[in-house]
Formats: sequence, structure tokens, C-alpha cells
Amino acid sequence: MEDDGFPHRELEALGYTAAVHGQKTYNGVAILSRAPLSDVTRSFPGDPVPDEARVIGGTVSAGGLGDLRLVNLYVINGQEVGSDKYRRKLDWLDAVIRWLSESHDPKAPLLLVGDFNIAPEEEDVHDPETWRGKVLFSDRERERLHAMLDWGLSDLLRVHTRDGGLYSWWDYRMGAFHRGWGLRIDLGLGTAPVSDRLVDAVIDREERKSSTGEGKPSDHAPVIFTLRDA
DNA sequence: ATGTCACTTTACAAGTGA
Repeated sequence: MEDDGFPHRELEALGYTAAVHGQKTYNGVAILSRAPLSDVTRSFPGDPVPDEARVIGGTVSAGGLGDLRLVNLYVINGQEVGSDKYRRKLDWLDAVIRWLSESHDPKAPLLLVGDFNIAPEEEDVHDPETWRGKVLFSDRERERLHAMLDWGLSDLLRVHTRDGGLYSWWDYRMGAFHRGWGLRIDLGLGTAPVSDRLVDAVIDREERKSSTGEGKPSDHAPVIFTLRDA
């Protein structure tokens, strides 16, 4: 939705403050916080597509944790390897990596979350042989993700487990959820001050079931990270 | 590997992008 339609009042009644960067149809990101939120930024310097609402950042002042810089990304999907959109995805990821290294400190608490539209490793894909070389799992996309990790981030779900089958997205088509055809493309990446405080990382697969809620689930499931106070 | 879904337009179906 566009920013004008966002239900700020309803969320405030539930104790949340929200920073939004919305757009009709596709794109749109937000941060909801129960702790004070400041220094909200939208898009980023060097963004090749600044008119697409794909990035929002904010500083969460969460009591004992101290100030945490939170960045929420909606990475370009890329459609198909070899397409113009795929090329645009790689270029956009390169710009994000440049922005990270030029404007952030790997020693400071930074949490990068969102729909990365990239499955990092084989255990994050239900059938690596089917997905090898395909969009969401191609080598060039995964290289970009590894460049982010090499800069100084940890894939938070992987801090405490190497288990496979921990997926966050299942295609609506082909009964993919029922057949277990999932991918882990929704990630949380944290610098050392964040990963050091990670208590737990879980994916709430229940939310993907059509028996949950109003029966119209998203194709993504929530990914939940719990951090302890400093 | 494409069996769905939500959204758009000059709309009352068909294309698009995920």
C-alpha cells in the first residue's frame, strides 16, 4: 500500500510505532517497533532504483540492548537467470554491498533483515539439483550474499543450527507448501555485537498454512530472532 | 517446474510480476 493508507493509529493502539516506505502493487517495506525508533532512512546512497520502495532503515533504542541499527531490504526478485531483471538484481546487490562497506561499521550493532530473494546454501533449498543455476539460487546471486557475509555479517539462523528443511517461502503454485518444496530466502544478517546476543532464531511455518488465521496466508512465513540484552 | 495469487488498466478480461 501507499504510505497514506498505512494503519498507524491501529498499530499505535497496540503499542507499536511504524516507519513505512510504501508503494502500490509491488515493493514496500516497513519497520514496526515497540521501542523508540529514530533516524529513519529510505532507499540508500547509490541505489540504482531509488524510485522503488525497497529499503528502510531505523535505529531502535531497545533498553539493555543499546542502539541497534535495523535495515529492512526487499531484494529485487530477478525473474529468470539471464533476463534484464536478473542483471538489475545483481547490480542492485552490488550497490548494497558498496553502501554497506562505505557507510557502516562491522563492529557496530547492525541487523540487516528482509526478503533477500536468495537461498544461501544447499540446505536452504528443498532440491538443490533442481534449483542449481536458477534464480533465487544461482551462483552469482549467492556470491553477492557471501560478499555481504564476508564484510562482517552472520546469517543469524545459522548461528545455532545447520539443519536443513528450515524454509521461509513456498511458491503458491504446484501445491509447493504441501509437498515441502520450500526455500529459505528471508534472512537476518547481524554484525558480531548482534550475533553475540542471539538467543534463538525460528521460522513460524504455521503461518504458511491455509488453516491459520483468515485462510489466506502469504507465500512467506515469519522469521523470528530473539536477542538478549547486552 | 509452474497446478496460485493479487494487482493493474481505460476495466467488465487479460497481462504482469512474484
